[in-house]
Amino acid sequence: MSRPATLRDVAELAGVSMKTISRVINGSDSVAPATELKVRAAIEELGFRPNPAARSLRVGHDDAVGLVIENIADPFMATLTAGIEQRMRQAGKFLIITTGGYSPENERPAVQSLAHRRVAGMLITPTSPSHAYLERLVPHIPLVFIDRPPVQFDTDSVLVDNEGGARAATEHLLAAGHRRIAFVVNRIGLFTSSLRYQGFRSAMAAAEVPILDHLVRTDVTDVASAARATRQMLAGPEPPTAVMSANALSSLGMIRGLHQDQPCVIAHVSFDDFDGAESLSPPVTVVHQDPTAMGRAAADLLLQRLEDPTGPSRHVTLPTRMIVRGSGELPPCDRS
Amino acid sequence: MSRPATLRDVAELAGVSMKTISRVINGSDSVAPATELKVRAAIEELGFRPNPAARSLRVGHDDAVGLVIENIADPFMATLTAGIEQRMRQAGKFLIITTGGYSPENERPAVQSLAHRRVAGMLITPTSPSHAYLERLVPHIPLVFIDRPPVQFDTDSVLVDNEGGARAATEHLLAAGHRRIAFVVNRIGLFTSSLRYQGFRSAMAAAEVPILDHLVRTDVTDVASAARATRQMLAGPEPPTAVMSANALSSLGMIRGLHQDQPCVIAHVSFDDFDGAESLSPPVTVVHQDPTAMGRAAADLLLQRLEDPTGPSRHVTLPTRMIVRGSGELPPCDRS
DNA sequence: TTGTATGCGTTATCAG
DNA sequence: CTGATAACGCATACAA
Repeated sequence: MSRPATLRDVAELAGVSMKTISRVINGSDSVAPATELKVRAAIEELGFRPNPAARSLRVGHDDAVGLVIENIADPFMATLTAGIEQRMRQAGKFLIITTGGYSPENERPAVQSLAHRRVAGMLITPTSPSHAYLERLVPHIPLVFIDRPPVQFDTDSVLVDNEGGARAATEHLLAAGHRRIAFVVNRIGLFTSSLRYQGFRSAMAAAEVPILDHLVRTDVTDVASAARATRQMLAGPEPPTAVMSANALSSLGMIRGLHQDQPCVIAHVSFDDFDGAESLSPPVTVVHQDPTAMGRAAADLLLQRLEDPTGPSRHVTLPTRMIVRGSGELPPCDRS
Repeated sequence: MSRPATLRDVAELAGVSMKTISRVINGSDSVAPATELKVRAAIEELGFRPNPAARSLRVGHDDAVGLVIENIADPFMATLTAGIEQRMRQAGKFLIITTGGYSPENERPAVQSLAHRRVAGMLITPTSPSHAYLERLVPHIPLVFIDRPPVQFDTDSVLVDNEGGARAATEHLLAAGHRRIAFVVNRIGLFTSSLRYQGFRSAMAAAEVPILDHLVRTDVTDVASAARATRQMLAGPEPPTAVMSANALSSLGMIRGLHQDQPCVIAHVSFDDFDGAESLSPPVTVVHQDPTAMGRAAADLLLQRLEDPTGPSRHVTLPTRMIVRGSGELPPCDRS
């Protein structure tokens, strides 16, 4: 195995010109059946595969597609990615996965690297709702926003009903008789987080139950800090009788905090299902989204967009679903 | 924003030749300070960045590095990936993440796509210990094996002490008085799984405790089937008094199975820590590996290898650590 | 239906 | 220290 075979090698072996090989590969023009057979045999024999760099340089774009997610270690993102990958694999597309690490400073180079590599399209969960550099990309490369609204952009998008799901969860806790309900979220600046908070607020408002400032914690960044925030609220004045957390990571922290030395179990609901939720005691009632389905939907949007670059942008909103397991149905417990 | 700036544009603006620009960018040859200043200004003004495709075509390799993991939805793999990414980001390398989906049929095209893209190096967790196509790669591109031994390959590798960890866990259960210990694993064919099984067997043999065939389940593929297998063993004859699972996914299933309608809690230990393990009741005793550290170690090996392609291959083995939380210290419970 | 010639943007050779 | 020019492998006008 010396040098990888090139188009020229195949052409020589098959006794035709490079152009003919190119035709067979790309299936654009018509080729005589006999010629095609010869060419295919030569390709097979040499194990030829087109050099992506050369092709990319020539045509100005790569056939790979890029994905920019915030954090691959987040189970939600990881499952989303698996859904995308599954579809892209089926479609024969090479998927380049990159992460933006929750910050524009990291996201921007990631996106630009992909853009620079002239990927055919990108799937992205933008950190911030407004970015000039993203906007510049829009006319040049198909973008699909995942889990973020294309606020000032005209791109395809896949969202879930964050507000509705959070409202349903809050109503669920209210129906169980709770009034001091805490809300824990890992970054209120995120679109999903703020919509979930909005759902929480609208349910509380509709029930005419006041939201207590000290029971809203928007400053948690990881499992440990969510646990700390939860413990602080429980140990402080006017502790909550129920807690709702707005994403899986916060939920794990919240639960860890709740499980430590409480006189009685505090009701709780998690936005986002997670592995192990049904094995905890009590099993955790959750607002379930289907990240795999989101990934598939996003991939489909991009694949169709690559087929037809024109046409109006399309927006998919997937529903959420409450899974009642026990933790959300507990009555308020009097800690005094 | 029309066309991205090219070397030629920069050269014209700076009033020098293309080659000089190239020199400045790559810092290889020496350039007069005054010239360099002019060039840098021009690069800045035009927002020029070298076209990776053109560079790759010319020099024959891409400066990106590739990662092939089995399943991005597996938390262990996801965390490993995060560790790698962190280091690669620091080193200014573009990381292309791909998955092999636990099967050579998927892994092979993934690896070959990366190879075809002439990545500078690859980090890989090969599915099968022997693959001719991987072997062919070795002389051409630096490979780092992660979590798999480079059996017939001369490549760098990062492993954890799977056998030692499993042995320690088994000894832990034996010390608590268990003799009917079950072993649940999600694919015994995997290197890590078989080494963990080996550790289990050697501890049992050393204690002269027989391994019961019906208490070894090597056929589980996901959380649901692990739960099913666990329930079957508990419901069958000679049920286990303790269960050990060989990876996080199996553990979640095992725990789900154990938590359903048992007269008393069955002792269990999980190889691999997982989010929520300490919030379960009882909290789960685990054999902890540090996937982030593994990722960092692997990335470092590759980065150093890229600096110095020659030199003997290096092998890093990271220790495991038992985290005692409760589930592994339970005594045998008599179910009769 | 097939072939020839040119250029994509970069780096390397070699000369100045 | 700097520049002209060829070449990487492929696709595409254009020609036959």
